[in-house]
Amino acid sequence: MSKVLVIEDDAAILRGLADNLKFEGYEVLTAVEGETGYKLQKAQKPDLIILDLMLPRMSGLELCQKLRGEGVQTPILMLTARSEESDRVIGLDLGADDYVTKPFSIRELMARVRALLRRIHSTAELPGQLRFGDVEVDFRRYIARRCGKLVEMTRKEFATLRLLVARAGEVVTRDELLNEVWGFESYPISRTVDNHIAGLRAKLERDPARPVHIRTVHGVGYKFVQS
Amino acid sequence: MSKVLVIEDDAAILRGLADNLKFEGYEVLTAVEGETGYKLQKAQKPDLIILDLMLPRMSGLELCQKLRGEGVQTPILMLTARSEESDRVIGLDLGADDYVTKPFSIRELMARVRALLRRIHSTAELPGQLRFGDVEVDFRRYIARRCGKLVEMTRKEFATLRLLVARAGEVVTRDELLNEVWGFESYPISRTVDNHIAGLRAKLERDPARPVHIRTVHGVGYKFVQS
DNA sequence: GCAGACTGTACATTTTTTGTAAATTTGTTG
DNA sequence: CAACAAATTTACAAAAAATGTACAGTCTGC
Repeated sequence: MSKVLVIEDDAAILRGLADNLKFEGYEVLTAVEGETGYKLQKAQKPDLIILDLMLPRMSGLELCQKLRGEGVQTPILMLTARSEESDRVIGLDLGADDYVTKPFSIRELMARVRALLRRIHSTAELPGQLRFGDVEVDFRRYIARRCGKLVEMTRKEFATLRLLVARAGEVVTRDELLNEVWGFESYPISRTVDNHIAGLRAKLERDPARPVHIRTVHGVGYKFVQS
Repeated sequence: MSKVLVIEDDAAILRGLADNLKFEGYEVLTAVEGETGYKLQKAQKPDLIILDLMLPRMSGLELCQKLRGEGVQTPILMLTARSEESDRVIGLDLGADDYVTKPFSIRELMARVRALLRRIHSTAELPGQLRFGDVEVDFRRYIARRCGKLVEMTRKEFATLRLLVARAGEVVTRDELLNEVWGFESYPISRTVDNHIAGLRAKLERDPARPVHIRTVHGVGYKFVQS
């Protein structure tokens, strides 16, 4: 699940943001002033930064510029007060990717957060398509074919396969699968992962009992091999 | 290298855009008002037009309509101010290919410019018209027919269908639909998207309960398939 | 105030996900 | 190489989640 860093000096707002973000399932890091925020960014590499324009000491403006100057590409969502400066200067010069003016509606903010995160996830995409054996998978269309024939796959199955494929050749542990596919919040206790693996094999392997591509590594986890 | 025409009355923004575009290697033409822009388009046939929605005398909207009315296919990227956000749908309806709200981040804008140029270079334009099953839709005229008979469709329904069609084959999530069709400001919490999908199916699908073109991808979103 | 469009809600229905237990496979050790 | 323990697979039922849909309330433009 994505990691979000919030840098905001107003405790009430910070708290509200953090709560809401956690509720939506994000991992949240917080800082009340620029310096700490800067260090957190360095240390934790969040996927998104929410940054107040007005901060004590180092302003959000400076921080943003500093980060961009260092080549940090992490999307930044700026919080600005309406009176705070001509909007367009902010947007154009700073390198923020989006901004919201206070007071903001939390729903709007969350929508923008999702949109920004979606943008990075979709651009830094692994190949949307994949072939192995007599199988073709298209992750963007959510379609899989086996010997040209359509195979229905579920959301979790796609997500599982995607992770395995992203790390093709490497072993992925059940724990890693649980973290990535299921997220931290819900944590199925049982052999759920195994079940989904079984599902995948049943749908994609020529002989599910003797899998070629989705391999078991006994005592460790699973591994995808393309050929 | 591609030629880009920028039509924007604010000198600071125009300058910033031009600099950035040149830096990225585009040939840049500029105009501060619609009439000049119109002439430049005629004379120079740029590959892309970046157009401010609010212009003195002839608005960007008018210019856009005028160009499209004359059959000009050049992709248009519309710049809109935040407060005009409700116009976004209008802008797209009138034939703009994409839009960015001010203040925008230069990086985002550049990304969209590249995307638009890539789109023309790779595939043909989105047709203003579309046929599937026994349905014909004309996005420019806001008309749909089913088995030759006129079907009334609402604004949101058109916008929804348009997004699905623009990404035919791919899955579009509810969140993306909300962002694109509804915008960030108003953000219905509920099953609004589903309802509109239901509406579309009722009007366009032969058997709405067993949709062929507007498909559900469980746990993910919706997907349009032409055949 | 009316008509049409949009949004929210409730509930039925469908699909997916999860847990369990028995069967099978794998790895290890004597 | 047999025997045993540990790990994994499989099938299936139960639970949970997502979706479809009808309808009612709300909003908007005329």
